Amino acid sequence: MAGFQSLPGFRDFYPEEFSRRQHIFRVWRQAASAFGFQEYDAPVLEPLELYKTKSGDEIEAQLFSFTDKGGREVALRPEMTPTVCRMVGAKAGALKRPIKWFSVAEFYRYERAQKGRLRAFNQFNADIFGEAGPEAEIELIALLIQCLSSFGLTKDDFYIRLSDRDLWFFYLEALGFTDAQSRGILVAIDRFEKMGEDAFKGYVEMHGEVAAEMKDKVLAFLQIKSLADLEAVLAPFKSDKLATRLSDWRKVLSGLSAMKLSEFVAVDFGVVRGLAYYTGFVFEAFDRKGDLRALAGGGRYNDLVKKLGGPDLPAVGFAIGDVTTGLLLEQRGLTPHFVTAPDIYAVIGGEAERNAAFADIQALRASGWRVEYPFKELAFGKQFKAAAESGAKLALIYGGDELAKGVVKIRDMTDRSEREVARDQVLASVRDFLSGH
RNA sequence: GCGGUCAUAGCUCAGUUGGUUAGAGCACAAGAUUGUGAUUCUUGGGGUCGCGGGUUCGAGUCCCGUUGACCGCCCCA
Repeated sequence: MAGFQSLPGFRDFYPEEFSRRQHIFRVWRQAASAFGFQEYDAPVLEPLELYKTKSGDEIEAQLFSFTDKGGREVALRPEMTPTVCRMVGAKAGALKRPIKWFSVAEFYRYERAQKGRLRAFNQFNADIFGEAGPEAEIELIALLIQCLSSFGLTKDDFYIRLSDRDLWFFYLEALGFTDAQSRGILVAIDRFEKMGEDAFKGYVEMHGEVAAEMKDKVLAFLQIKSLADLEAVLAPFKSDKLATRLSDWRKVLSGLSAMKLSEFVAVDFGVVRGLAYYTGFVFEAFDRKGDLRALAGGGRYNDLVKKLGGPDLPAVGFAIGDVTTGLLLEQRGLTPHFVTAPDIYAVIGGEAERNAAFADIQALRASGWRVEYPFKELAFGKQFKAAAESGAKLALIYGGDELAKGVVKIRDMTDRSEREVARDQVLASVRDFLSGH
């Protein structure tokens, strides 16, 4: 069609797509509520500086940013984390701990649209502030699993890869890497799955060759599949810090195991997550078939609230996107068709009967029943067909014959039985019938 | 930001080496049917063939540009 199109990477939500999106939002909200998280929202437009402070100046290239009429540098939010850190930071002293918050919101990123990645998308964000211990990770990972399994997805559909940036840095330092070198190694690790040995090219350019024996030790960390593997690889190193980290790992894994969620979780140090503000556990959810982008990602970011001007407040959080989730649900046939069927369809004999029908229709609607009727005069046959197609459970028949007798005919659309009720009994009869089903 | 593929009705697509007023199925609407249900039959609306230019007597078809979608790279908070 000629004329206007939506902007690249932006979607129109026709009623069918809208109902699919609502289903996703409903499931997320229900899961969060079951876990005792409280919903919040925030402005779509934020100061550009908020994102530059968190992610560096380069981030601007990926943002919908502009100068507003008051000369302010602003950006459409590309994520929720800086905003929620600002909100929590500003009132941290007054908020009861632990602070467990979630949001469902739309975000905007100026990137090339691809499958599973658009310029406008929705995310569920859940964060816990004020809890430094691994209990927060247990809570969030369990919530993440609930947010996905509530759709009907199982351990055969998705899983969560659990990793730890803190342990990576500990291990690399113990191997003799400097801090800068360690960061370079982590970039290589992030790419290793996709690129193999080539992933180290960038590191070699910056820091020089990695000794073969050293590289083997780095790659050994990637082979870790369990807590036992982890303890074995780290056995040569002893420190209080390491003992604490391993104790946290035991708590997280045994906690999730007690929740019977172990089958959803894989120890996998291949996950390091892009930007470097994560300070401990990091995790990502993927579909098992592995042909989609990450479904969700998160981790601990203990320094961020302070960096954005708030108090020193530990934090963990994750986000799930609606685009990849929607694709996965579609693949698995888990997108229910929502028919917004009326409760009642009013069949109206003609213009003479219309006003009598209107009186009841309005009263029924005011009581909360969903009632439909034809706008134009239609043959009875057509109206019954329309009633059947609408999915209504009941038809109310306002014909000349009925109204002359002071009654309305009620037809049960499922078994096609009919009976007559007095005009002033319509509301009561409908209530009896529909509340019994 | 860089490469590749594609674009015909609301949807899925057909359209011959360039040749008359561009087609089908589905969907939608009306009628057959002025008091009772998904079938059937008939009919109808809907296209500047993504957009703009060029070649040609003639372009949905060939060429260039552009916009968008999809795939890959960069990035992925």
